[in-house]
Amino acid sequence: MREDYDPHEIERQVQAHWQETDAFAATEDPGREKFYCLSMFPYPSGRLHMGHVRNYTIGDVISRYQRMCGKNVLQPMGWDAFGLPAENAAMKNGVPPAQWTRENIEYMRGQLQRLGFAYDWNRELATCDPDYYRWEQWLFTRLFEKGLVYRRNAVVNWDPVDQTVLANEQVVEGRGWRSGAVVEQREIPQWFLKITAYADELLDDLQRLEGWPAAVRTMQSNWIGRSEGVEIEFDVEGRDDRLTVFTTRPDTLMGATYMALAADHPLVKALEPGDPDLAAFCAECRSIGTAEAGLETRDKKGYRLDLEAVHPITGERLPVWVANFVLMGYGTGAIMSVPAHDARDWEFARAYDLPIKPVIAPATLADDEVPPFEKGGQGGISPPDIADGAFEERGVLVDSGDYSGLASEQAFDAIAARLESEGRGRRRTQYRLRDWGISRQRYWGCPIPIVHCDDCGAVPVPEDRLPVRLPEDVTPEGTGSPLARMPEFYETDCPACGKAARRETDTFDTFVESSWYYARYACPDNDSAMLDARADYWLPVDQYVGGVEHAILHLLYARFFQKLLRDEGLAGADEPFARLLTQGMVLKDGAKMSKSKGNTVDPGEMIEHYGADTVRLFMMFAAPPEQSLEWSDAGVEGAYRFIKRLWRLVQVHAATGPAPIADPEALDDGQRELRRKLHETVAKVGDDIGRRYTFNTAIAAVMELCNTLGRFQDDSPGGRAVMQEALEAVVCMLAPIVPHVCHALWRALGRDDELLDAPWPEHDPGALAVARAEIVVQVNGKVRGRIEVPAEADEASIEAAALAEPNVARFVADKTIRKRIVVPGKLVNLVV
RNA sequence: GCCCGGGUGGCGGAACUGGUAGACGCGUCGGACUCAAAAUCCGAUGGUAGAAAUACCGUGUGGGUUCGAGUCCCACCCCGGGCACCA
Repeated sequence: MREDYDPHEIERQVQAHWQETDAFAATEDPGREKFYCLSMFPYPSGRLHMGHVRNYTIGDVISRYQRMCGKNVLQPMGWDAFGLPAENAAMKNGVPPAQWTRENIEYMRGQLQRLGFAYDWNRELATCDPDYYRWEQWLFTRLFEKGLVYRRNAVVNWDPVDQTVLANEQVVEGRGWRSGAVVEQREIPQWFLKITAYADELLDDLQRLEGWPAAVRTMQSNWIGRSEGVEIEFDVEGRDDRLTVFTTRPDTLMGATYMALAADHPLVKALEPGDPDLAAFCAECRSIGTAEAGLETRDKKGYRLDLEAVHPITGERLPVWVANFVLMGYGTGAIMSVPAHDARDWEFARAYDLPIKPVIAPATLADDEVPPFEKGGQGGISPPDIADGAFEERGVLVDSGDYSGLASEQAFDAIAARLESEGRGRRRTQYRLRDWGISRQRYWGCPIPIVHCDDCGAVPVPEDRLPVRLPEDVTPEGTGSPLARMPEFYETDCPACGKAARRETDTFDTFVESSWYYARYACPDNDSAMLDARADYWLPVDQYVGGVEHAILHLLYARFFQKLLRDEGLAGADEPFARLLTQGMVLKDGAKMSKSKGNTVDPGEMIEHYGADTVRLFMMFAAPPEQSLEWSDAGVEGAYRFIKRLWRLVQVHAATGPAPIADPEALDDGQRELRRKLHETVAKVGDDIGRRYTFNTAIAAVMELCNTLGRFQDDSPGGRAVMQEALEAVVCMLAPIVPHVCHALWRALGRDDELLDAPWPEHDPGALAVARAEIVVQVNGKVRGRIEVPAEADEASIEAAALAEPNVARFVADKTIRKRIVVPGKLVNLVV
């Protein structure tokens, strides 16, 4: 009668049952409330790692829980199949990326299935399939017609030895990872999407994303970085061209003591040929690659130009420098430096012994407050201390001519107005966000559907000639793009005039594929349209789950694409993901699991040993989903033990035969107490899983309940009825987390209905009533005793009982009670 | 450098709205069962002092607010994520 827990046999049988019944196929049904749960699809790198297992277990628990709550659930899975690792593997093993990728997909699909995730595999997609990427190409041509696509020069990391463009990741300490050559910045023409056209909407809509973590919303908001400022034009002594700068602090204009230009500023480039030292300095500036972190952390260096700018208000002559921390990609590639009030300018000024002139004093004025001194006077306010660093806050202007005495905000307006009236400046809103460069000089990606014609220019490939297929029997060798060496690929004719023309050989950034896949799951089989009415049923995604490392780029690009799809009339929603869960990393020995550190644990081996349920349980129990999770072999062992205990608990109970239905009115005290514990647990677990997403505390609560159930010895009909009620609830509550063993236990409890669709347990408020409550008694904020009082006791009787407690009485003694704080049902604090 | 997180027993973590710090699990120690071991079950387990009752200390560091702070405020230290061509 009593079998031992055999996870492999159970999981095999239950998965076969799900497969036979096509249990996770999702069908559009306007009559039912839908729930679209999506986990970030994996890059098919070879095998699943623990980060995947964690991500997908979280998504699966949420999906299964929502299904038990009665929702029509869609949970799809697919493959982010284009990318650099396939090319690296190709170089290493001599296997074409397409083959390597598809073999990995086969293997990893098997691993996902072995974990029992409730995916609708009918909707599986891979971004490297032409059926998928043709719609991406199609959308691109639409955006091209709309003017949301443009081409311009932009810098890339150039490896002069391998003669190839490197990703930032492939630049190690300024050198190419394979060749070791010093990397150069090189300008090449590239395609851009005008994400800045949507900057305001992307920023403003963040406020409506209440289901997103505040940290992610803040990061995106800072990334977009909208700032109000003034564009100021400085004349250059002896030249016709003006220097244009953007500043958010025009109130500090009177403190500007020098100008700083990027090495790639047009003015610098114009001077370079005539100045070998300058050319050398600029070359050094360019020999660091394009990653911002590298640019921002290197030592601040400058080169003094033989130029002077004219201060637009004082007419003062300001020296002009080239500085390696000024970047052409931001703003205008030129800044006015105010070392007294900007940390970087301060540092630079110190290094090169440039004057520092404080013009803002630390003082606060309310908007409607009149400055406490005459306009133009100093009012006795002393300048800020800038001996150890810049004073970057707003304040009151000093030493600023006509503007002295004004608050920063007033000075902003006054100076902006003056510059505007003189034609030397204008107010402007600026964004930190830059347009999205989507060109990659790589083979394993989606071809950009453009043909370059000598006569017609860049011509998008017409719809009836899409997709532009990527040739798949290619093995890259690490120098340049293979497509650029394949005449059979790039030789074509112009779609506009029919003359011989050259096909674009760059491919899309792989972020493009992952920016709209969530929508395509609604209709992956549609071969006549990108999206159809099914997308309107399923979108937006109700719950998106994935790593924090995607908090900015992927999520911002996907939000941008949703707005593009909407404006193209393809989807209705403004935002793609209503709710977002950013899961933490899986660590071992305090470090992220990675091959290079040699601290990986293979999910396959773990499943082999313990079964999928144990791995899933450990993953969900070891930490709350948003925090990093420390892998522990002993912890997995503990999860396995718990399942075995649960198995035995149910088997022992079931062996006594069918139990009667519980009658809450006819229970004795012990049965009532157990039932109270049960319903407290049901209430907590429902809240933890449904609202808080703290699966670890939900599991802890069920464990606690099981400990209580294990101690409960009552073979009477009432006792067995309550036990049956409790065990059914336990199996339901654990079903989303350990679905296989729960399916088997559901049967063992005599249930022949489908556990997947069993209603999520609801607590009976009547079962929660308690007669007595324990109250903590503090004296001067320190716990000195505990008392038990009737649940409905009033404050006076609680206080009397508190004073009667011996230890409390000892601490109160003959002192006077100055104050008493009573927190109903919890605590009394006596201040003596 | 800039933006965003995090820091609690021997370990993973709990404490949700300012109200009992350490739930639950792991580990360790003790016991039961066993010829023995494994498995399983029972008990103890923040530190110091104490036979105990209990007291004092204790949530990265230093200050502050409060009857009361892991939780709020200020300053700092350390660790992690992102920084636009890794995904």
